[in-house]
Amino acid sequence: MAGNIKLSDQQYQIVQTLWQLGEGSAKDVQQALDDLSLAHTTIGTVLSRLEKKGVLSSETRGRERIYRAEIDESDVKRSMVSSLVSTLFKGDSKALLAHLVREGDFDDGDLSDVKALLEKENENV
Amino acid sequence: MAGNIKLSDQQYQIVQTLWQLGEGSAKDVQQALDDLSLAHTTIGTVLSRLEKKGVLSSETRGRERIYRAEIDESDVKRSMVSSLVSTLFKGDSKALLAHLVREGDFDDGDLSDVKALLEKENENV
DNA sequence: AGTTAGGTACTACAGCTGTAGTAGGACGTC
DNA sequence: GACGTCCTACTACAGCTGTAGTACCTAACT
Repeated sequence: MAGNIKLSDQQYQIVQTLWQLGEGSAKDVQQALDDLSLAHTTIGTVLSRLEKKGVLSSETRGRERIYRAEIDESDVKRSMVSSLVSTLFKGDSKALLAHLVREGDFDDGDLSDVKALLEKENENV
Repeated sequence: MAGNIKLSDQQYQIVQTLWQLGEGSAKDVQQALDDLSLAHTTIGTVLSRLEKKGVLSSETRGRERIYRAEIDESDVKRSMVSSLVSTLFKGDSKALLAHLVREGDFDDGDLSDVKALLEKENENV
């Protein structure tokens, strides 16, 4: 389970890269994130910290250290969303949804999509 | 305005208390949050840090320092939600919504409410 | 005016994050 | 086997957060 995973933006991007790549070295991650233009040693530091926390595991292969995420993307999303909902909306997801709608985050087309999505989900349940 | 306001859980709870109270001293906030059982000096420290960052303002009244939020609750919510959406869902709010639905955060009743909400919003737009 | 009670500012410290330099180890090449 | 190259581990440091103690100040009471 891993209960309450919470990653900073930076950390999330790095782990996300590993989800996308499946696995990778510090260099791989750095290249995938080259728009952030971080020193590769920085990436290395972050990776090893994340491993120490159990978020990643690693394996030495040749002279490289290959990292792999030990947590599931959807678990992390779930726990981060739910933490935000609980802080900002007293745990009421509907309030978050209402917020999104109120803030105009959806245009008309989106609204239809969303309704369709809801209807489909409704049937499944 | 104030671009990217981002508060930690702790900080949010404290600022939220001020939103609820309108204004208040460290003591007032501590009492409102007594389930957290923090030393009142801790609250004081956090309040003064938040003031230094411009999140709060204060005024000395008698021997008390009365704090007041300088930022709007909805601004903070908007910016925190949008930051989460951009980190976790590449800025696509619909993806967040889909996530909520998929995670079963809504029950049948909720879904109807939500649909009603969407329909109402749809008319307004 | 002196004493007390309540309140704040200052200081402190540990842990986390962002960021990166440096040194040392492994690998391949000549 | 020596040399250069590439990569990581270790070290470092600053800024932020959580947490709280201590010392000081101010207002009130007698």
